[in-house]
Amino acid sequence: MKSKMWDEEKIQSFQTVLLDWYYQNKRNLPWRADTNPYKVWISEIMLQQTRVDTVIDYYYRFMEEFPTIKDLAKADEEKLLKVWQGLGYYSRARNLRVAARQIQEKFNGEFPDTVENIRSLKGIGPYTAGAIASISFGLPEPAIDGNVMRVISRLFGIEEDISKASTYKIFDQILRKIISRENPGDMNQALMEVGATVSTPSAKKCPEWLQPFCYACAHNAHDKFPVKTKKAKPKDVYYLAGVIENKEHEHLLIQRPENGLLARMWHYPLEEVSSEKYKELKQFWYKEDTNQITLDLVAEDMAPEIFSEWPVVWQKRHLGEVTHVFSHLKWHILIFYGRARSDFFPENSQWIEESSFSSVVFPKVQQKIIQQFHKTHKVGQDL
DNA sequence: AAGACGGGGCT
DNA sequence: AGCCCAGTCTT
Repeated sequence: MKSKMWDEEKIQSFQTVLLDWYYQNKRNLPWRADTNPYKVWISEIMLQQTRVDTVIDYYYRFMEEFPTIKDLAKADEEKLLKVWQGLGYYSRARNLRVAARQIQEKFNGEFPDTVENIRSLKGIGPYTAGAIASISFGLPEPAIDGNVMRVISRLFGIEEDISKASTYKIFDQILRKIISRENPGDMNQALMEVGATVSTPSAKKCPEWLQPFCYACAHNAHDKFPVKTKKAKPKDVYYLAGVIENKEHEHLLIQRPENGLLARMWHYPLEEVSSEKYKELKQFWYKEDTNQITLDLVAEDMAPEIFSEWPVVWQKRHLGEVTHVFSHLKWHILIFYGRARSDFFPENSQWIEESSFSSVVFPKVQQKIIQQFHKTHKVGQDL
């Protein structure tokens, strides 16, 4: 038994109550200072799959470095990624620059003002196009994100699986009926604000002002919405990492491939191994009574069998373990230390001293390895 | 339609 | 440990 579509009177009443609440309670966020499409665009891209608290600092830094579309269009990729470092989903940053160039070339440097043209920009999908169109240009377009789907599914008792692409149109149809023609941007932001602060995933019920509009509250079923299939758990992948140093105290870094995970970012050399091999190696340094890796144990017969073709002298001791979870993968990494000549240059490699690491774009997992290495590596140790 | 694509915070 | 977050692109 699902709730029917609201009549005109209820829609009017909802708009009034929602917008009143929003104007009273909205958070003061830097990108809400004005409705400049460039600012709205950058903030919306940063906010994809990312929390407001995380985004704020990145947003300020980004606007400082790239204040206009033109600055972004001519940005150096390395500098752009450095500003984005740690935010994740790095194709978002690369697509921003591509889109900035599209705006320069196809739209004469002016941010496009129709949904179709906004949608044509690289990295802008239905959600972001709707957000920019409504907030910056006052167009009555829905902006359907995870928050909005949760809120609307509770208000209307939507039982279709929101993880299915085909369900999108249900939300689109409802929102096109209830969106304010006078203030579509505020209406969209108000719905997201409700999702972020009031009708949160764990919220048992809506506040009183919203309850008259909420199917889930009326049926004491907040936790039943939204309906969503579970995601598969990340697949385990096992690596050995080599921290390799030369006589000049530089470290060997490899640039990751052009495409795919962490594309073009720098990393210590990694070698994938089977889970069996990984566990065997790890077991060798394990102390059974404590169930911990014994970092001080030197294993004379168990030099790391990594990068076997490489002219590296490996220390017969490893430096601990790092794990890192991506949305679809879980990396397990055992760290080893070795030395090589500085004229050794594998594919896509560079030697760089640690004091210059701040200028290199590292993904989080590489930063974790550096940290673990510092915790366990003792300077001047024999190999 | 399904999987790739990061990282952090909350329970 | 599992879930969620102001999603989009590729296959």
